[in-house]
Amino acid sequence: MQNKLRELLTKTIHNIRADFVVPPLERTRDSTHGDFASNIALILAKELGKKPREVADLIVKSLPSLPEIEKIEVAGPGFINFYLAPKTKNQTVADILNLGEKYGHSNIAKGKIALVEFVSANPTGPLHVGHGRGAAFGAVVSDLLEVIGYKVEREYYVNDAGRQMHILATSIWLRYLELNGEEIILPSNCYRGEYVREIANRLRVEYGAQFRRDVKMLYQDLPIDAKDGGDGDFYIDALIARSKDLLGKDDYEIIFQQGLQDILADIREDLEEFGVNFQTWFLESSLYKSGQVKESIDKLQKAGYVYEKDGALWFRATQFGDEKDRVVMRENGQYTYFASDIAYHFNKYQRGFDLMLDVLGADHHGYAPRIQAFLRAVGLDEKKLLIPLVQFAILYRGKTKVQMSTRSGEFVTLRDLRKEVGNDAARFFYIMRKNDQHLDFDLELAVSQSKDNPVYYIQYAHARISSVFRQMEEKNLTWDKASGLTELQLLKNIHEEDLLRFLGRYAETLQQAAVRQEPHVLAHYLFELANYFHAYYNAEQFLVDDIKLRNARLCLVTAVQQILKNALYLLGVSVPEVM
RNA sequence: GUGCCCGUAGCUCAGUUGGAUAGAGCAUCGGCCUUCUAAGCCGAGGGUCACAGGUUCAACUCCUGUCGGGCACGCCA
Repeated sequence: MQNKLRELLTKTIHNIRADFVVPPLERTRDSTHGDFASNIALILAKELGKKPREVADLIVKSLPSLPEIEKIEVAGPGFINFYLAPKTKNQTVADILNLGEKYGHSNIAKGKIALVEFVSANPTGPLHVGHGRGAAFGAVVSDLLEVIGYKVEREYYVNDAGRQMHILATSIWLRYLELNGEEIILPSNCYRGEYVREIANRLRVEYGAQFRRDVKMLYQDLPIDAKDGGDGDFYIDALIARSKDLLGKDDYEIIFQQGLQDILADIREDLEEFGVNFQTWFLESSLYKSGQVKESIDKLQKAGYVYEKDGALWFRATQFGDEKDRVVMRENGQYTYFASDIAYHFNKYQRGFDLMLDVLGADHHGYAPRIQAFLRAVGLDEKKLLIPLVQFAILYRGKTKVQMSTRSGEFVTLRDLRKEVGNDAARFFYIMRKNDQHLDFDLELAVSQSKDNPVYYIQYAHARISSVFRQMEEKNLTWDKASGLTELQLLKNIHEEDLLRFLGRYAETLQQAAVRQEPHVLAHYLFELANYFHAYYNAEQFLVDDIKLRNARLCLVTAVQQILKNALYLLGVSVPEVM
């Protein structure tokens, strides 16, 4: 409709002034201003040398009449307001009932493919509440992209090739030695969560004493650890090297893989329970095995964007907008994390996606310019890659902040959060705020069963509608959908008008949420829809004796229920029939 | 110090990419259950949109500066 009106205006305007681009019409904020408004008269007034209202009058006079439009008015400083005919609004209800769960879907990205990479937490421990937000956001955005026609691949990038994984493997081994009765000293930079001990224990059960070594050898001639005034990084690296030495390649690999696989399995299960699923688990190590990292850096080097300094290889990122050049290969001959990221993005582009999303935690924001610099250097279309940042969630219990410290391993895990507030509240709260906005996550509110809690408020609207139909059957009343749809003109009280108008905005809201990757607008829409419904519910009876009116009202209410169901489903929130 | 994000009601946040009188929820105060679920509804009060300039028919929105808050700035991942 919006586009139809825009075309109409364009045609009319071109008689006055050719090649004028009519800006899209906007939805009015206030229903007394009609349904759509155009500001063209205000823009054209100056160059035509007339008052805006005069221009508006002129345009309105030469507009042809449309059956969908009831009236057109000039208002305010010179807005042209369009009022939709009741029939047009009623059609929305029919469309919703006919299309059901497909209502609001569009094909603006039909035939295109998208890649959404999200979570991608290092497999060195269980997911925590920060990862949860990325998970919820990525999952909803993926589904939204499908709604506008994309075929979506959801991908988890597994950082299994970095130093952190070796720290984990060494941490596991130390715990393993401890379980075997050895005296060990935990380095300051190791992983010390309970899960490390559990993995160690599994190794002990399965392999017995196979990985026992002389502890004296382990600590011989090591540098000084941070807790004794030395360098923690230096110390842990030496300890890792020693572990590899003592264990030998094969045994070390067994421990390494046990750690990786156990933790990945845990993460995967956690996410599945959270309703978040991936098509691909992309291993960073595969980029090394296939030689893609080397190839990528070679390519950059051939293009002349890599130089040598202090024995290391540097990428000229500053030439492409980054604030400093970046090392891709260290002095010791090892590639940096950035090197495998370059390879990874080469790989993504080779797979031919029309749109790629890297959903990152906000602490990675410095990383975006680096990747963009690389894309520019090799001439890849940087518009295809979006990097939405997800800000941290701060947990509260009522007024008090829940302390989280990564250092001691006492962070709140996603699993704990889900256990405390349930999947529904967690999913909804996570996407309720714009992704680049800090999120205050109130645990007490999330479990409270009241209007304060938006999840319950929205679900309650759905349950109430289900209840109406249960009552209908108990009272031996009927609902004739088909004839109800022909009686929609009977719906004309204020609540019905509000609902009809608001339902008409669902499709465009959904589309906006998808195109701009802003799930929160859907959450806000739902809240408002539930609000309109509850008001209606309190003001009017649906199960009235007048059979025509009853049929019509039940059609409207069913349409509301369908939209609640569709949108909640997209957000990953359950839809209860009874509460 | 440099870069990015942010500053809207007492609190938590929206604000249709520059539109008409800046909106919700919570909290506060006052009403509504003999009627489809009160996990609900109706009403009232509450604002210098951090501040100061600029751009224009029009600025919470765009630009510049100041103040205040968060995050990031490794041959870590």
